[in-house]
Amino acid sequence: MDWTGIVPPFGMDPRPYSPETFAGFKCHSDNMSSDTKRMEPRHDNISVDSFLGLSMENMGITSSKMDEFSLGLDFSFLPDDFGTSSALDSWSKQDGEAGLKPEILDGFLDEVEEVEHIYSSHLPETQVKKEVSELDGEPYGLMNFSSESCSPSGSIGLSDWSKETAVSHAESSVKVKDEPEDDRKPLSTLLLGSWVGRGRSRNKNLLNTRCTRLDSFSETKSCLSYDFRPRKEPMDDTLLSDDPITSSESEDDISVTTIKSKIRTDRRKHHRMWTIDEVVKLLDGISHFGLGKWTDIKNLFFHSSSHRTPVDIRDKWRNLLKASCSNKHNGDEEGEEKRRWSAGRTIPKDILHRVRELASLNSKSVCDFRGSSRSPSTSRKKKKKRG
DNA sequence: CTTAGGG
DNA sequence: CCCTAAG
Repeated sequence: MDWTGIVPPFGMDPRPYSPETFAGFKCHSDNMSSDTKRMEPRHDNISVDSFLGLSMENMGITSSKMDEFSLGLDFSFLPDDFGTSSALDSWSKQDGEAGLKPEILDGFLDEVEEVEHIYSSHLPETQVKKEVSELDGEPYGLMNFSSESCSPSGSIGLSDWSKETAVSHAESSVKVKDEPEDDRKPLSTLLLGSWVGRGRSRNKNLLNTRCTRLDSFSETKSCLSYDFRPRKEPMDDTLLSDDPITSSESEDDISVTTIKSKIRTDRRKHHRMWTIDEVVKLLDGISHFGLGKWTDIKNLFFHSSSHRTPVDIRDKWRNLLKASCSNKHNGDEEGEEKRRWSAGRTIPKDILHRVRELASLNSKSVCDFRGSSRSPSTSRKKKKKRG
């Protein structure tokens, strides 16, 4: 059968959701042996809105938008032997001049990793079946994709599908790896291979260039956006020569990072712990250029470390400031500060002293981040001294 | 593009 | 770290 035909399952279909056409599959319940269960893709009149129980028109989405919308599709649910490559091909062609192929591929590979994880969770079929039926609050019936019938036991709306309890159950029982809460989806849906899109609300920036009107939608439902954030850094960022001083942190970590960054290059940057050397360089930079000259500091003091953008440096300074402040308030015994600062990574006192020194030197109001008072007048901060 | 600020 | 609003 042609599995590629099921994607993208978008189209405008005002018809109400019906159990027989769940997610574009038509379930044949008549005279089928249990091993030849069929899910015929019906890509003629699939409606996402009806599937989601939402009305696209209510969100101001016209049918002309639906083409662009196809970017939000996710093929990851298809196992390898289900023709994903061809699906990807056609998809890339669709994309045309958008120049998104590398990102798409990255995201795709990323997804494959997750799918493999799911498929490798050797749950007995019976157990899966049980979990599926339980979490969907439906006795087999509609969701039974591996045996006798698809008897419609009543229509099921989206609200039934996305119940917190059910989904959290799914997460705990099947370990959908690394899924933020936005990605909650019924296990049954996942296994059935019908879920479209896996979005993180924070990574909507690429999508919203094309379908900005979906923004609020993807923000709340996140079923249709996708994690196609273009890569901002070269893929071999971690392969580039690291700062000889900075990289004193861990050489064994580099190799792991290298491998991981090849697989999942999008997503967040690999979290790199700030070393004392880096902090010292940061402080040197601030004392050299002054506060706010993050780009200069980066160019002069962090030139060799390809990571550590000016924003990173600024963020680190912000954290240092906070640390120095809370540390001062604590200022009793040194045994006390250890429990607060996570696991042996306590910032040396002299560094904190330098932080405070620099902060006061640049007439930055030290320690004024939202403390006890939340009143806006009190928390007015940052009177810059230099430009 | 840089900074600042919030998440 | 990420994202976005302002210059």
